[in-house]
Amino acid sequence: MAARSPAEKIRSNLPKVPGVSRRQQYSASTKRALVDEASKLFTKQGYAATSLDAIVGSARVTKGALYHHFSGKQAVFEAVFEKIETDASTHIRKALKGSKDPWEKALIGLRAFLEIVQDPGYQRVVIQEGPAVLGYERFREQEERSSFGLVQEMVRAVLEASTYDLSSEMLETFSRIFFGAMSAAGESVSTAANPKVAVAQVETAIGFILAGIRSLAESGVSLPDPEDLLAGGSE
Amino acid sequence: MAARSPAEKIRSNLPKVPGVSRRQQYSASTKRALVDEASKLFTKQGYAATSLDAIVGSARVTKGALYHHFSGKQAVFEAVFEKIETDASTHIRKALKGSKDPWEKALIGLRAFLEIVQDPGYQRVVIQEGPAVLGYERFREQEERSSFGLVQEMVRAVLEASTYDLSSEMLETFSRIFFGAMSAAGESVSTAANPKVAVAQVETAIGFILAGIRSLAESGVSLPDPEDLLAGGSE
DNA sequence: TCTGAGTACGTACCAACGGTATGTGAAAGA
DNA sequence: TCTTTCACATACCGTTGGTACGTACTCAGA
Repeated sequence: MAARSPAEKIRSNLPKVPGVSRRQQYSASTKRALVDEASKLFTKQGYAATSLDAIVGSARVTKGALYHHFSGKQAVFEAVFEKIETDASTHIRKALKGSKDPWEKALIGLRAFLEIVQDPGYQRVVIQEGPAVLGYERFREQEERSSFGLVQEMVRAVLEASTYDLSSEMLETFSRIFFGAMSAAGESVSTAANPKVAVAQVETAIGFILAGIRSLAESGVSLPDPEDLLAGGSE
Repeated sequence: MAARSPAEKIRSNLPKVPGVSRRQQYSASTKRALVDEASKLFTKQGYAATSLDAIVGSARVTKGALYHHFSGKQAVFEAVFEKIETDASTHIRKALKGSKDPWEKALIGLRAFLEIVQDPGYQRVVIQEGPAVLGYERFREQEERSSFGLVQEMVRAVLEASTYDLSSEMLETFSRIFFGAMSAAGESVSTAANPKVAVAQVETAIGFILAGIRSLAESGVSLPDPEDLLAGGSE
């Protein structure tokens, strides 16, 4: 059989969009093909071990095409990263749809996130290599726009439901901490021999921590002011 | 003045150790010089942007020397990583010395960790690039032996003080989650405009979370069994 | 003191890779 | 139809990690 290039496969089921020339469609299809193939390779072998030749080879194009669409290797990685992150956040958003209670939302969000984190692409590209390849700055920017943004929403909802209204900095701090906890939890799940069991354990642990906060809130314990720590001693 | 190579500087204040030949001492000094210079360069520019030529140039030796001591670039990075991690864990261990109460220990450990995480070398080499360069496997192995091991001890102490005795898997899960939380907290501190304030906020937040757990423990709430989650439905 | 071996480097070189400069043919506008 | 433009292909370069090999110095043993 005649080998069809990845770009051709994409073209074969392109919808007809009025106002978009065939040329533009073709161009977009090769770009998508490049991102797709790069995504596979990055996931399987990692960034450093994946050469541009390997990427363009898989996509059945040449470096000329790649450098026409991207400014370099890192830009390709960034495109892959963005796609994976976008897919992840839409998955979580979809799961969240419908639930209204903040505590329930938190738990559902956690579950959805634990599913995401089992995806090898997410593990490799986002968690493992994202910070190193993109640099901390860009990595955080990207996260802000997707998964971390979601966590922040959830944390705000939970804490406000507990009648705590905190400064934007404390909200940020709490969100970062919870995000870190969830990432580690996800990591724990993703490397577990039995993911099912690991998910149950993680839900138990985080549920327990949330219950602790809830208990404090309901018994009227107030959140201390960080300023006090700066002024006086500890305790 | 005659430029002294980094290795010579190290040699100049070497203690006399009986049973160790001068040749061995010299060899060790160039190895240390290589690790030191590599550490600086990796911290400043990152792994990928640091060439072997730059490293051996800074250390005033050639690639022959480097490849005599290390199997390759990654091995050099690993040596740097190990040194930074070891320094960090000894710092924390020293801070922990003396305190006995598990809750107090946890807070002191947190504080020590928040200091560590402000070191640019720790940020760059351990947090940012460690997972990508070493790979997840080796990265976790190394962590296990240093910082994560400490966290695990602390979590065990706290939870056992709360009369919870949990399975080793649940302990692992809790430890991972707390470690993630602390890492994120550290990240939050390390990138903050005002680290002093950030430290206070982080301590407030984590203190609050710990207080929640403590409250549950003291009011006799038991930790649910993860098995229940697996058998039945949720909630 | 001499000698041989082993070790700690230095030197010369290579293949692979990311990146660039330039060429080319087909589609789109005139 | 002519021309321009754009989406690629081709050819090439500098740098880099890694290797093969050469060399001088140290040190144990005779």
